[in-house]
Amino acid sequence: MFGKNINKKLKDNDYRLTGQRTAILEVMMDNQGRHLSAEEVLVQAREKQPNIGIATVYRTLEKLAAIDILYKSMFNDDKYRYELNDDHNEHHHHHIVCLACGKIAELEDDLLCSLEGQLETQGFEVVDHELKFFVYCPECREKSKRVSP
Amino acid sequence: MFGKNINKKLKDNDYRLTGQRTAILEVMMDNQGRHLSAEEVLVQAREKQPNIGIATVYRTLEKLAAIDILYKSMFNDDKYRYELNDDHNEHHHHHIVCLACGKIAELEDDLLCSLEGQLETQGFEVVDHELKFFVYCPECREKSKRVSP
DNA sequence: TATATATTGATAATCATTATCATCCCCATT
DNA sequence: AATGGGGATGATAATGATTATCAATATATA
Ligand SMILES: [Zn+2]
Ligand SMILES: [Zn+2]
Ligand SMILES: [Zn+2]
Ligand SMILES: [Zn+2]
Repeated sequence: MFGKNINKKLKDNDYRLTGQRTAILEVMMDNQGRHLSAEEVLVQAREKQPNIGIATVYRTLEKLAAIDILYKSMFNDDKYRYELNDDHNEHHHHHIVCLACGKIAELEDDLLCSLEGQLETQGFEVVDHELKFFVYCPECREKSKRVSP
Repeated sequence: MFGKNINKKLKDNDYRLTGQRTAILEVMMDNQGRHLSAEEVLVQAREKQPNIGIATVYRTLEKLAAIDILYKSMFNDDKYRYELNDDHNEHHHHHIVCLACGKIAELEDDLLCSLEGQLETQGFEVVDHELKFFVYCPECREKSKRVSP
């Protein structure tokens, strides 16, 4: 119902698909490319399941992240944000965060394999990595040029 | 009093060195290589300035991070942690976080310059980046071998 | 010294997240 | 179909880190 990979993860983890959980998963699919907070998910999920509560949203997002259906991260506002995991890049999830407008872009790349290799040589088992670039995005640079020439 | 670079940053930013701020800076210097939470800084700072309050600790850590004397990050326990900025690696601060014991190691490297170059070609201005590897450290792997053979 | 300004500490407020618990829902068994 | 049990849910209280407030102090400047 949600694509082969997601269904497999749900089944492998005995995760029952209730109406509320379905609503939350639908919200996440409706928002590919965005990074939603629990509160934002709640608002949209309520359109499908009017009585859903915030506790259920938190519980469900946590669980879906634990079984790798969602990816959880935090940027500059002290709240966790969630997005669907890209099946191909599950463990290479990199973000470009604009310090001016807060916009978040994704960076699909894997320059880090060689670094992981080094760490494994040193005896570490690398499970995942996370990379963030803090930038001023082209639009914000343009704007600030106009303001202070 | 704290090393050329720190003093320069303090002076450049008109940052008055009160007894409390001195105590906090001393604590940070006493703990090179560790990543301290505000609460942990408070405990140690009280040994030098018994009446110092938690608000002052938060204010000072924030300010010192804002002027790049400290580096601020968060790992897996939802509280910010601070450490002295290494003058040589100010903007290449990478962490290796063990998912089992929580130990944090530093990774001194800069494989990321080429990626930054790519982003700048795309019109971004790269201000900083942050990289975390999530690993099982050699000690934890050893331990888990012994438990479940 | 007098006065303006910055800093501090105690404490209240905020806000995201988690815990609690009574109720509800779903499914299997009588 | 009725029953019973365990997970799931929602309302709400509790938690815990951080921030805001404000009166009291310390410091700098004139
Ligand atoms: Zn921007
Ligand atoms: Zn993302
Ligand atoms: Zn470890
Ligand atoms: Zn560090």
